[in-house]
Amino acid sequence: MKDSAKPRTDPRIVRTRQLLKDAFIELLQEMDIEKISVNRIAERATINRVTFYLHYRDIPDMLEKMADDMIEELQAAVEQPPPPSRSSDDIDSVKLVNLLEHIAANAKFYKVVLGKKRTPIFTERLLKMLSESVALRMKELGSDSIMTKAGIQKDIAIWYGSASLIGTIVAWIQHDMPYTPQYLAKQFSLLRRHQFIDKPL
Amino acid sequence: MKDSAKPRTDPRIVRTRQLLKDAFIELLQEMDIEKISVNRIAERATINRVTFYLHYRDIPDMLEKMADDMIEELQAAVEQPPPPSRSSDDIDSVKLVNLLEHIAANAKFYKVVLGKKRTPIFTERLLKMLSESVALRMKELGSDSIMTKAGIQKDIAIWYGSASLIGTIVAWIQHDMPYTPQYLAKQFSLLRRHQFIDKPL
DNA sequence: TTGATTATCTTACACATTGTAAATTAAGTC
DNA sequence: GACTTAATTTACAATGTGTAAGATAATCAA
Repeated sequence: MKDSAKPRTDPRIVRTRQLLKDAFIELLQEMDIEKISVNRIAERATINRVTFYLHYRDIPDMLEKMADDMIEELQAAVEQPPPPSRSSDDIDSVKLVNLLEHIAANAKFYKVVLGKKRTPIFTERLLKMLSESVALRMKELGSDSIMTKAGIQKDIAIWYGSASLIGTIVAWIQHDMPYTPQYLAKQFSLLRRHQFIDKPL
Repeated sequence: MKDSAKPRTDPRIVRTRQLLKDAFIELLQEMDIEKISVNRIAERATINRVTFYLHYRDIPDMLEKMADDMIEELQAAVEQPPPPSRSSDDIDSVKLVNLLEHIAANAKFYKVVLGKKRTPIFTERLLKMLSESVALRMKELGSDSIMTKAGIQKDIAIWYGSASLIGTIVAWIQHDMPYTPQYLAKQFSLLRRHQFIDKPL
């Protein structure tokens, strides 16, 4: 969006930012975020510490920008056209499969920003994105009448639906993605149809 | 557990720790956790900064201890006997109602540690607790055979169930608890029975 | 290619934060 | 009232933060 707006950026800028981001992800694999300083990031990125401040106000600001980028990439991945081969199987969950496949393809990144739970901003943003998808889909399907008939509050249904999505995805990442994106998506639709966890508490 | 093991603690210790915890929660209401220093905590608690280090290694250590306390209190709250009055309504979700009522009764605390998403350790711990409950309940109900018949992976079902629980609870907290604990618990059981959010993506 | 532009580097500084140490004061225990 | 232990005071070295000014180097535009 903002990047596609032509003002071709100086290659030094993209290089520096990439080095900083890569360094940050590396450090996040090695230590808790509390231990990561601008000093360390710059050192690992082999750029001068002062240069960091030419790009980001501080570390939280850097995280925010990285989360923005993540959402942008996720949105793009989700809208990917389905592979015409196995489109017959479950053509409906294509977007979910796209999402999961993109995560799997960038596992190193998502394992630290979503899997390790010390950078809540990324989970926060993804949850927001999923909530909007869930709300939109509910509107499209016109679930409203059915829900009111059953006495279900719409906003609670959205909380519930998006929470189960993000929570399951995060758990999947934390366990090193032991299932294929297709299989996990299939499980989602099965879980939505049946109910096996009555009265969890 | 560890406290009930008799070694009556010096009142100065409990006083100091309480002051520190209260100060921390206060500060967390006012600013992001990145801005909270040992300095500030001690100042707000009106104790000397050095004293902080007599009780906690650092701020993350303090958070861990506070999370331990939280889980302990939640466990105790969940096991509360049901009020004999309305026990007929839905006697099964008593524990969930107990949990939600305890959260509502300590809203100020839970609003910052679960509602504001900058202290993931608390959410982490609660999720762990809920996962164990969900897994236990699944075992008790013997859902295994039904699930395998439907082709549902057990661990994924646990992820899904606990995620929907914690996510909904957190969203409820973030929106200032607009529903009573009883109502929200009822909604949970309704949502588990019906399915309105087909193909969210 | 040259000149102008702009990103990065270098060095420096003031300030806050951290974690620890040693000696002193104050509160709680028996 | 004597003993024990928690909290305070003062101090210090180390690290991190954010900013400034000038020098260097890479990119761009002609």
